[in-house]
Amino acid sequence: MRKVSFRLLMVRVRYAPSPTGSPHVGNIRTALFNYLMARRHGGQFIVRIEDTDKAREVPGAVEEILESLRWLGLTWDEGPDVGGPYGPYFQSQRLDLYHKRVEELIASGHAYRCYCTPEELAEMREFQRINKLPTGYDRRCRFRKPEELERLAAEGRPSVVRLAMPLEGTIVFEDSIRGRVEVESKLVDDQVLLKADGYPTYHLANVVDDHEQGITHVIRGDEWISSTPKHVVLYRAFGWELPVFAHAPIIKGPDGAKLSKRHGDTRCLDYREKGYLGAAVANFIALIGWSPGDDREKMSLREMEEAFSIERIQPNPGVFDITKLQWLNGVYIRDLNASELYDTVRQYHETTQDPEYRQSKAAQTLGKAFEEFSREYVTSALLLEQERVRLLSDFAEASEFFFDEEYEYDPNGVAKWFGQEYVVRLFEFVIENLPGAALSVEEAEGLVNGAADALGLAKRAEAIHPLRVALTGRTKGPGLFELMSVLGPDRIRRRLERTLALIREGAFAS
RNA sequence: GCCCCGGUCGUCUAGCGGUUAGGACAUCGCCCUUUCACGGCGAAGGUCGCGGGUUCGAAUCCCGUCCGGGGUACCA
Repeated sequence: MRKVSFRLLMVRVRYAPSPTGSPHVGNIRTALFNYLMARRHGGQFIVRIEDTDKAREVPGAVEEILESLRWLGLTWDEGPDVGGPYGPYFQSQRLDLYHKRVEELIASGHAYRCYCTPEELAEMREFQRINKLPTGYDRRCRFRKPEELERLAAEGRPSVVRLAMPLEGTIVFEDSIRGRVEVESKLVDDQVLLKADGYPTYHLANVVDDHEQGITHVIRGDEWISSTPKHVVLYRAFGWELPVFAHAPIIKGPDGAKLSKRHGDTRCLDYREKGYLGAAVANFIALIGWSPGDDREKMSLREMEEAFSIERIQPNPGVFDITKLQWLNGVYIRDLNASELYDTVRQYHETTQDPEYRQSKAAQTLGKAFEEFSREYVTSALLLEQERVRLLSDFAEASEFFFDEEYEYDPNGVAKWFGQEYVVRLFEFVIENLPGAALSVEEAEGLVNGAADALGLAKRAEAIHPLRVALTGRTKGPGLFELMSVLGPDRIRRRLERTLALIREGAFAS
């Protein structure tokens, strides 16, 4: 089949988070989708901070948001830090604009002032609930007599501005993921557009800004789908053209409920702390709810940019399967070359805040290794563990024996091999036949084969296993010859002598 | 309660009227091998939520139903 390629004339999309905390993976995935959309069509990706709720604002959240994007490898063309021609990119700095637009709406009869107090509204809802009526604002201020409104205003009562929803008819809009969505207009609330504190609500601000900033495609979370009719009414009231709407599904936890703190780590940056690579996480979350249409699973950001289309986003929610992320992360780790591997692991080690990692003895050993051992030696050690690790945080434990001469011996390995009558002679043979300066993998193999022959062992495995336990304390890990080559003659000698001494002391007797 | 959106192996997905329902993770087995992993091969796992239609033929279209999720704020 021929690859069909098309580009839209102009695409401007935005990620519009509210600074109420550090973004979690479901939220950040919408950012990813928007980014991919922009890059696919050579358009612009805009970051806009929706800080219209002063009460919920969390200090530092904006930086967390930008840092999450950076970590995943996303870049943006306009935003709070880089500016741009459609700024400011904080809604709290655009208040005049919303006020102006609201006046237009009131003048044209598409909005009205409402003087109901929060207490009145609560009472109204309570009444509706008790009488099993549909909940929602009963529009009482919409139909008050002018003189009554004047009186309320004269009293100095605080007011909000509400959207005057059409009382009849159906609102229809096209969602590029779900198709046609229809809602009866009278079932939609007269939503507050401007709060009593002078801040707009999301509904007003997002419509005004999306229009003012030339947004062509609104890709956002599923939770917005039921308020989209309000937005459609607003666009019409202003006489503006609708953007393309696309509502992406949520991400669920293993129990089927929306992913949340109960499911453990959901904060995007937590995955960095745990030892995941940004590229792997970006790849993985994109694949929950989107697929390129072929069998590809591992995809770089660049590849996803080329393959992306809104239509291929699934309408149904997906479960965040950490096991599959771990596998993918392992794939990415194996892709690192020697120098990237060293830099990545070191960078992780020096910056992660994960308490479990930082407090582990293995991590402390690795920290010392970075200071005390050569880059070459550490790199060689990491290289030997690269294919059996899934997280960056696994390297410390996996490579610990390379850097610690006081390693402990696995009791199972000891029980199985150190009781063999030939092990002492085996270790002695290896010590005696060690070359002086360096030991290549081939030489290590020759040495071990020679030992097996000299001792008349039936299988060289009988030499390999005890040597691994003696040299690393472990029964599993990298190939013995590779590991011997990295360790080098001096360390091998020292470790075998230490083991021999312990055997002679009877330290392993049970 | 009312409104909206969903429903393909345990999980992520392909599929758009005719396929033995394909791939991936996880699971199990075999191979490779000095172990573990990596890699390779293979197996098991799906009555396409359920019930009705439409059609020669339905995972694919229509209706109903059940289940799940979201909304129903002067939060986003």
